[in-house]
Amino acid sequence: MNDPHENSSDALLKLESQLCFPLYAASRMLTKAYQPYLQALDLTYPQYLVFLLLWEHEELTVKELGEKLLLDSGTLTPLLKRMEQKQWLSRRRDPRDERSVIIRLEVAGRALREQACHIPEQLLGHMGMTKEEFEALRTQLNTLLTKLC
Amino acid sequence: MNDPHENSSDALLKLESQLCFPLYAASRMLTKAYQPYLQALDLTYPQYLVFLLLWEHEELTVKELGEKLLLDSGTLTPLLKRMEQKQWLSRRRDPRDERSVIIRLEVAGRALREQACHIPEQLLGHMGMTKEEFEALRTQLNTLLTKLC
DNA sequence: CTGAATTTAATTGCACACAATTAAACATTG
DNA sequence: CAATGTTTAATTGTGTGCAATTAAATTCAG
Repeated sequence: MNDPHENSSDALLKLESQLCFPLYAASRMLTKAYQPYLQALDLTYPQYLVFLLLWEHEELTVKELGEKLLLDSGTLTPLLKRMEQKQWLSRRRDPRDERSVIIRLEVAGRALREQACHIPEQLLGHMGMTKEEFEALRTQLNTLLTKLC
Repeated sequence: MNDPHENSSDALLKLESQLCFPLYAASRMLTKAYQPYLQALDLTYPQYLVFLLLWEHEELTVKELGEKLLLDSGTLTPLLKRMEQKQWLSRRRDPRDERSVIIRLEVAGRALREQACHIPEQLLGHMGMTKEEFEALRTQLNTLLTKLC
C-alpha cells in the first residue's frame, strides 16, 4: 500500500482511486438494470427520461427539455423524432416564436404512463439500498451535479 | 407537496425523485469536466480509462480490460484500434491461446503518463469536495456498482 | 426602421455503448 | 480422436452524446 517509490500522483492515477469510474460504471449498469422494464415498453433510457418530464408537464419546448436533462439538440432532435414516429408525442413550431419547437405528449404517450408507473419501485429492489442510503446518495449526487454545471 | 390526488407511484415517477437521473447526468458532466485536459492529450474519456489500467499493468487482454471497465468487445475493439493507430498500444493474439488478444502499452502510450499524471488533482478542484466527501461518495458508488453487477 | 447580435433547432461528423450474431480457437466428453 | 460445447474477439446495426457548424427567427442598438 505504501510503496516508497509511489508518490501521491501515482496513487491518484490508478483506476481504483478514481471517483469518475464508479460514477461512469454505476450509471451504465443502472441504465442496464432498467433495460428489461423499458424494453417491454419499447423505450430506451433517455426516452424514458423525456417521458418522466412530459408526464409531469404535458408540453415543453426542446430548449426546456434540454435544460432539464442537460442534453443538447444534437441528442434530443433525433431522439424526439423517433418518439414522434411512434406517435408518443408531437413536434411543432411555437406560432408565437418560430424558433422554438414545442413537444407535446400525445395519447399513446400518455397511455404508457400506466405501464411505467411501477418501474421506480421495481428498480429500488435492484439497488438493494435502504431509503436512507438512497436519499443520501441522491443528495450527494445532486450536490456534485450542481458543482459540475 | 402532499397533493391528496398524488399517490406514491406518481411521486416516485417524477424526474426529481429519481436516483438514476443525477447519476446519469453527473457522470456525463464529470466526463465533460475531463474534456479540456484530455483533449490536450488527444484522448477521449474511455481511452483515458484504458490508459489508467495499462499504466498500472503494461499488458492486458481485451477480456481483462472488459472485465475491469465493464465494457464489451463491441465497444473496446474499435476503441483499441483507434488507440493502436496512434501507436499508443499494440494488439496481438496470444500465441498460447489464439482466441485472446493482448493489449500492450507502447512507448508513446507510456510517455503520455507524465502529461496525464496531474489530471486527477486538477479534477478534484472542479468537484469542490472535501477529501472526506470524495471518499464517502466513492465508497457508496462502489457499493451500488457491486449490487448492480 | 435597419443592420448586427442573439437565440433556437437542425445538421454533420465522430466516438462511444450495447444487443445480437458470427467465426475461430480451445476444451471436454464419450 | 471426433463430435460437441465453450470461450474469446470481431462484426453489425441501432441509439445515444456532443462539438461544431448552419440557418432561420427574433431582439437589440443606433
